[in-house]
Amino acid sequence: MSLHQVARACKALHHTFVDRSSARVTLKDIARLAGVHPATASRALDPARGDMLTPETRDRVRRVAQEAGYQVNSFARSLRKNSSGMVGVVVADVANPFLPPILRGIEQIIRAEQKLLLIAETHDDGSTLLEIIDHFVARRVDAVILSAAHLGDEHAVASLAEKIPVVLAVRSVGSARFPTITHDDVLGGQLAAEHLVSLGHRDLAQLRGPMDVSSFRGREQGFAAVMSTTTALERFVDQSATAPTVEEGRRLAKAILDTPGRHPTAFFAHNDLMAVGALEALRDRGLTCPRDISIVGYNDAPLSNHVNPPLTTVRLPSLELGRRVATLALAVIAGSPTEPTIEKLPPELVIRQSTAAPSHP
Amino acid sequence: MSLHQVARACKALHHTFVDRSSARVTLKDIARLAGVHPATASRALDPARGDMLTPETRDRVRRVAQEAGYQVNSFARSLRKNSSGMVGVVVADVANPFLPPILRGIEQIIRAEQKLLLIAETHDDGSTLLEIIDHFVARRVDAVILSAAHLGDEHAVASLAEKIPVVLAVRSVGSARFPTITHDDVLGGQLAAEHLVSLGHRDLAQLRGPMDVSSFRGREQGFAAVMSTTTALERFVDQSATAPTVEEGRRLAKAILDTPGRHPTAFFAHNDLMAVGALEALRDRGLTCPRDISIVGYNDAPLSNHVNPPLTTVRLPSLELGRRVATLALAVIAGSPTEPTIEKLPPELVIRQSTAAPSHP
DNA sequence: CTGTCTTGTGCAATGCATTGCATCGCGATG
DNA sequence: CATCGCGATGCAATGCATTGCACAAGACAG
Repeated sequence: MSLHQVARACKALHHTFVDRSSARVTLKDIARLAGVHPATASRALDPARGDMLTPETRDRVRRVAQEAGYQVNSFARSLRKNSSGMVGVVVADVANPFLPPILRGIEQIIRAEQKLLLIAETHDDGSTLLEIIDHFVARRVDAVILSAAHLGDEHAVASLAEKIPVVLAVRSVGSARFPTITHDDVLGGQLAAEHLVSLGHRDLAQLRGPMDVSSFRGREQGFAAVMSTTTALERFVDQSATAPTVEEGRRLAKAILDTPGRHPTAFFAHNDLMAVGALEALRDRGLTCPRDISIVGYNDAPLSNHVNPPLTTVRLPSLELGRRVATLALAVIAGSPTEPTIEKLPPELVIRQSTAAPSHP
Repeated sequence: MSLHQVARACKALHHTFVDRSSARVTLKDIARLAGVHPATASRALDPARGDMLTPETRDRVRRVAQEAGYQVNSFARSLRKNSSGMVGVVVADVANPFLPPILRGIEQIIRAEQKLLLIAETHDDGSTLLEIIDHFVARRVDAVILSAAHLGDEHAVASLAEKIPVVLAVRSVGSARFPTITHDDVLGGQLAAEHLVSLGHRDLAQLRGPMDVSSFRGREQGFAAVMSTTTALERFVDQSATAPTVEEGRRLAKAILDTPGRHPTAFFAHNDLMAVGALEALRDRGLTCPRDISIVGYNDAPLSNHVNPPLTTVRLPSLELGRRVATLALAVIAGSPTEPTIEKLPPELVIRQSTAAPSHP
C-alpha cells in the first residue's frame, strides 16, 4: 500500500466522520433546475438586475435557489468582480477601552451593507502595520479604515491609498491628504484646560501620551493654547508616555512628583488609563486627589466613573465616530469623489470628583 | 453624449486622480518573465512545493516575482483551493473587557500562520448569530472560533460544524460534542465561595449572570457546590441578569437589599461589571464595602483594581485561552481528528479590598 | 546498448460567477 | 407583409492560480 493510498484512505475515513464534502450547489445547478441558462440565473439572483427578467422567470429561479439552499461562491464572485465585500479595520490595540464603541459603530454600518469586517492590530508597530496593509491589499479588501496611523505614516498610507480606498479614523497623519474623521482633540484639550483654570489652578502639568500620534498631539496643543492665554503656568514636562497605559501614567506622574520644589496642583492626563496611573502615583506618595492634586482624564473609559475618585474626563462620541467613518468608507467605495476632508467630532467634558479648586495652605 | 459615455468619462477622470487601475501582475506574467510555464511558477512560489524544482529555476522565478511585486490573487487561489485563509471569530460583544486578551491571543497565533481574522459580534442575539454563521459559511472561512454560544445553540453549532470546523471558546454549548476550551468556571465559583466562607461569611448571595451561558452557569454551580458542603447559607435569588453589565449588577443588588430583614454579608457577582454595579447599589443605600457587605467579582477586568474598593476577583488566563483556542482551531483545520474534548483552564483568586470578615454587631 | 527509474517541467482542466454581446421572438409600425 | 425595435434570454469569454497527469531528458543498472 503506497503512501499515497494511505493518505487517501485516511481522508476517506475522515469524511465518514465529518462530511464536509460540501457538494455545493452551484449557479449552474440552479439554472438547470429552473430550466434556464446560468447567466439568467445569475441575473435573477442579483437584486439590482432582477428587473431585467420576466417576473415569473426571476421568481422561479429565486424559489429554486432558496429551496436548494444555494449560496454564491464568494471566491468566484470576488474573482470576477475583483472586490471582496470586506472592509479592513486597522487598530492599534483591541484592548484599548476606547475602541469597542468605535468598532461597534463601524460594524453596525458595515454589516447593514452585507459586508464583513476584517480587524487587525498593529500594537503601534510600524512594520506590523506594513504587514497588515500587505494582507489587506492581497485580500483585496474594498476599503481600509485605519485608526492606527502615526504622524510619520503618511508615506505608507499614501502607497496604500494608491491601491485601496483608505479612510482615516481617530488619528490623522500629518497632512490632510486623506478623508479623515477624528475627535476634536484640540477642543478636548481646551476643555480640560479651561475647566482646571476656572477652578483656580495656576500650576498645571500634562501627562502626555505618545507624541507621534495625532490625537495626543491635539490634546497637548489644545491644552497649551489655553495656558498661553491665561496667567496659569504649564509646567513643562520633558517626557511623554511611550504608550497610553496605567504604568506610563504612573511613571510620568512620579517623575513630576519627584522633582524638587512645589508640585503642580493639577494634571491633565492624555487618557483615563494614564490618569489612573497618576492616581496610583499620588497614593504612593501619600497625596490625595483632588485635595492635593486634581486630575482630568480623557476618553471616559468604562469604569473610569468608578475609580477612586471618579474621574473628571473628556467624553468622546466614539460610537458616532465609528458610524460616520464607516459611512464615509462606504461612500468612498461607491466611488464618490474622495475629498481629502478632515472632520472633527466635538467631545464633551464630564465633571466628576477628581477635580476641585486647589487648596491654599 | 450618452449616459454610458458620461459614466465612462467620469471613470477616466477619476482615474487621473487616483489610479487604482491595478494592472496587476499575474502568475502568467511572472512565468513569462522567468521563461517558464505558469505551473512551474506556481510551484516555485509555493514554499511547500519549491523543492520539486531545480533550485536555479525556483530562485529565478522567485526573484522575478519579487522584482515585479507579484502578489497572488487570493480570490483565484481560494477559488481553486476552496479555502479562504481566514478564521472567523464570533464574540458576543467586543466591548466586554474580558475579550481583548483572548482576541489578542488568538490573533498572535493566527497571524503567525499567515491567516487573517474575521471578527463579528452577536450582541447575544440568536438571529444575529445565525446571520453571522451564514456569512462565514459563504465566505468559506477555514474555521470558526465561537465564543458567543448559548446553551441552547447546540443545534445551530452542529449545523455549522457540518460545513466548517468549529472550535468553542469560553462558552460551551450543552453537550461536549465539539472541541472546546473554556475557563474552569466551576472552579472559579468555588474559589470565590471558599474565600468568602473562610472569611466567616454565613449568609451569601450570588448576583448571577445570564443563565443560558455556560460560563455563568459554571460559576453558579461551583459556588453552590461549596455552599452545600458548609454550614453557610446561600440566599436564593430569584432573578439573574439579562446581561452582565453594571446596570444589571446594580438592579440585582438593589433587589436583594430591598428584601425586608437582614441582608446577606457577602455577594458573589458573576463578573466585575456586575460587582461594580453592586458597589453602586450599596453606596446608594448608605452601605460600605467591605464593612457591611463583601463582594467578589469575576474576570479581573482592567481598572477593577482601581475601583473603590479594589475588587477581590477571579482572574482568568485569557491570553492563554486565546492562544490555545487558536492553536486548536489550526489543528482542526489541518485535519487532525476532531476529538470533541473540553479543556478547562484554571482561574486564580485575586484578593483585594472588597472582601473582609463580616462585622458582628 | 537497451530498459527502467527518477526528476523536472509542461499541458490542460478545474473551480464558479459575471457580463458584453448576440440572438430570438414577438408586437408594433409603415 | 416586411421591417424595425425592444425585451428576454442564451452564449462564451473572462478572471487567476492550482494540480493530476503526461512527457521528456538524464541517470543508472543490467
